[in-house]
This record gives sequence, structure tokens and C-alpha cells, in this order.
Amino acid sequence: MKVLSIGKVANRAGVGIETVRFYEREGLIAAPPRSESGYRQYPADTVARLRFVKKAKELGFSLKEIRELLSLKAKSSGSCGDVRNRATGKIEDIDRKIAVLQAMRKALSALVEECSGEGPRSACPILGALDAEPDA
Amino acid sequence: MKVLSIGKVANRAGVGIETVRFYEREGLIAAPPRSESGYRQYPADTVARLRFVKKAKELGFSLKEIRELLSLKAKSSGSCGDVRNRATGKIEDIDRKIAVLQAMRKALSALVEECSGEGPRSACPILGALDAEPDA
DNA sequence: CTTGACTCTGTAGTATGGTATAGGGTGTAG
DNA sequence: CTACACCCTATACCATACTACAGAGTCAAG
Repeated sequence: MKVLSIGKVANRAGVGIETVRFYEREGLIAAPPRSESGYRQYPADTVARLRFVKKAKELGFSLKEIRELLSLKAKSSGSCGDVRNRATGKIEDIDRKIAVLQAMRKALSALVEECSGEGPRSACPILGALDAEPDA
Repeated sequence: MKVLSIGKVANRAGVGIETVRFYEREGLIAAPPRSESGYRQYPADTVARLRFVKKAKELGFSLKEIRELLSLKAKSSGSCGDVRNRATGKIEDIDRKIAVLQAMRKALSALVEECSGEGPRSACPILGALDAEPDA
């Protein structure tokens, strides 16, 4: 079994060295065995684990959520349903975020449409709208 | 002209006292005159300004962007077009964020659809996918 | 054996948008 | 006059996800 230095795992996983140490502190990857001189010696599968973290992050999971996902993965009991629930919950989170952004977009578009862009700034309907009554 | 204490403006604008002082430090609202004993004495229109900030935040502007918007607002020269450009730029930002979220959603949905939720966790296609090859 | 690349620990800094606390002074109602 | 609510400054702290740095030790090539 060949072992990898921290630089090698970081490189192969496409993350920085400091990030690997940070993930170790945060409990996202296990603390690896050390050489006599104290160097971390990673098993090859750490690369896959780091890629898992990276992918999950790309899917919008926070490090905290990823940690939970990983513990789900590690548990020797329990079904796939747990994992599926996390994923569907995340889809709902995403839908909520999209809805908020679409509402923002709609409000901004309405303001931009009202605004010719030609008048003096003092008559700008966008600035006017921002000064409006409290409502939210 | 009646003046308002910091507690009053904060309350009327629907923000915390600390937030008002924070906004002053960050240059989002002007430092108000002080009483002899050093208390901040706000003109009534500070409430509107704080609401402007709050609204703009709800529309997805960062404090930095809001500061720019406010300086645009304050400038005695310049046209409404500047403001309009900020807003349309912000719409583009929002569209980009929505596109990212929709891509995440699609990837997660595909994984959830593959997963019955019934099998053992060891066969979970979601966890499997996260372990997959590097690509991004 | 020297040089340069790599690694170690611990600490501090980055950006964002606040929130909290300590240790005071002030203002007003009863 | 005494409580109690309110205000002041300064500093530190929260979460998120890293990134950078200092100062030291280690490893491999030439």
C-alpha cells in the first residue's frame, strides 16, 4: 500500500494543502497516521474522500451538512433512505433560494421597467421605491 | 424638528441598535449630531434611510453596493441611468445565481431519482455518485 | 553536504454582516 | 433621591470556509 503526502492528496483531489489540514481539524477527513518525523501519510482513498467533499460542496452542501453525510455513509447500519432524505431536503432548500431570488428579480425588473434611465437622478423611480414605506 | 434617540430610530426602522451604530461605522448612515452628554440625535429622515438600506438588502444588494447606491442618490449631478445600470447589473447577478442553483437542483434530482431509498446504504447511488471520478 | 522543495505547528488574517459584553455615564418617573 | 431604562465606547465574538505567515524541521537530488 503506497501512502501519499499531504501535497500529493491535495493535488490529486484538486484542493489546497491548507484546506486538507483544515478539513482534518473540522472532522471531514480522518487524521492519518504519521511518519517518524511527523509527516501525514495518507491512504490512497483519502483522495476519493476529498473529492466527495468537493462534489458535495458543488451541490450546495455546507461543510456541516457534508460531515453529516459522511457519517451517514460510514454507519454500518441504516438505509439509503436517510441519504435520500438529505438530498430531497437539499432540493427543497434550493427551491426556496430560487424562489427568493426570483422575487428579487421580479421586484428589480419592475423598477427598471419604470425607469427610462433618461431623467435626472432626483426623479429616479428606483431610488424612490427604495425610500418607500416599511412593509417587510 | 424633533430628534430621535438611537433606540427610537432603530425601532422605527425595524433594525437593532447595534446595527445602527454598525451602519454608521460602515458609512451607510451619517454620524448624527450629539447632545451635550454625547447621545446621538437623529433627524427623522434617518428612519427612511435605514429602511432604504433594509429594502436594498432584501433585494440582494450587499452593504458595499448599497453604499454606492446611496452615494449615487446623494450626488447632485448625474442621471438616473447610473442607478438603472446598477439595477440591471444586479438582475444579471441574480440570473447567474439562479442558473447555478438550477444546475445543482438538476444534479441532485437526478441522483434522487436513481435512488429508491429502499436499499442498504452501501448501495446508495447518491453516495456512489459523490465518490465518483474527478470532473469539475 | 548543501540546496531547495516539502512538511510541521500554531496563530492570525480575510470577507460578510452583524451580535454581545464590559464598564461606564445619563435621564426620568415615582 | 433612588431605581431603572437607556445611552456611550471599545473590544471581542459568531458563523462560513478558508488562506497566509512565522519559524522550525525533513527529505531527496546533485
